[in-house]
Amino acid sequence: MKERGYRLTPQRVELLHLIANRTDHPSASQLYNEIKIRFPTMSLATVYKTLDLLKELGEVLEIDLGDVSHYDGNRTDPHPHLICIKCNKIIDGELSLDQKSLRSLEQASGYKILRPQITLYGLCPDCKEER
Amino acid sequence: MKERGYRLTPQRVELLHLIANRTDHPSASQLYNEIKIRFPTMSLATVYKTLDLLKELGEVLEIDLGDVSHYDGNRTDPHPHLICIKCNKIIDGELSLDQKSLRSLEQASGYKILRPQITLYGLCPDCKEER
DNA sequence: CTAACTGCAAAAACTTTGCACTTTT
DNA sequence: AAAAGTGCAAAGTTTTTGCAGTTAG
Repeated sequence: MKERGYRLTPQRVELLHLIANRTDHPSASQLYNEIKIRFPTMSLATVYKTLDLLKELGEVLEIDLGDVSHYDGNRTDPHPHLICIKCNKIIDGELSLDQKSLRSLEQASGYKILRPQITLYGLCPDCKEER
Repeated sequence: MKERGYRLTPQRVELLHLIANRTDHPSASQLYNEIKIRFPTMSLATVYKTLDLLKELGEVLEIDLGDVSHYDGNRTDPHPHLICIKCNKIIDGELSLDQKSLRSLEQASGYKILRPQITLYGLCPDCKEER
């Protein structure tokens, strides 16, 4: 699986375990904090370097937020994210762009669209209540 | 127009002029550099403070990219952006989400969707050629 | 054995903040 | 005159980088 010229270090295995089977969308430092518990020597720099690698390999999806990047290792196909503007909770959503419209947008703009990202900012159920 | 309790300083007028009638999507420091030419005392901190204000007033749209925020003062309604992953050029696109699907996503997730953001990463016409 | 990887610390890049001074109203 | 805004410099965050030491293959 990871034998595409890259080494299989304990740190990488640990990060893969951590990120592969979860449905939330942790940031680099969240992952670092969790790894540190069972792997105290792991450094934040290595987390970043490994995430970069996984991004290239297509094993992980980077979600651009204003300040911090979050990562999605569960579903690497493009899919929308619902983000709460109060508590920053992120969940996956089901919604797809109309392929016909995408194609005509490519024609009109001249761009080659590679990675569509849909981010839906709003209020999560909890924060919706509080208002 | 700006009289909603806020003062109309020369710096704000200048930034508004600069941002209102352009179709590109400058970053804070791009705006700062342009303003400096005709307004040498303007500081980057004031650019950020003013952009925050305009965001709240809904006069400007913030586009979250990985590293830098860019701003759109031309069209403040939600609309997609095409972003080149090589040269970072950003242009506006025409594409709308299916309202029916959005509503059912709200139902399914419990989220109240306030601001949908569609970002289409890809290659601009120029960078597409080079490959 | 050696090329690749880790971890540290320093640097980089962007944005925010505190505060004294200035300016709008 | 008073409240609001500016500009500077310092601080804060997140992410990247250089490099010596370590390790997987």
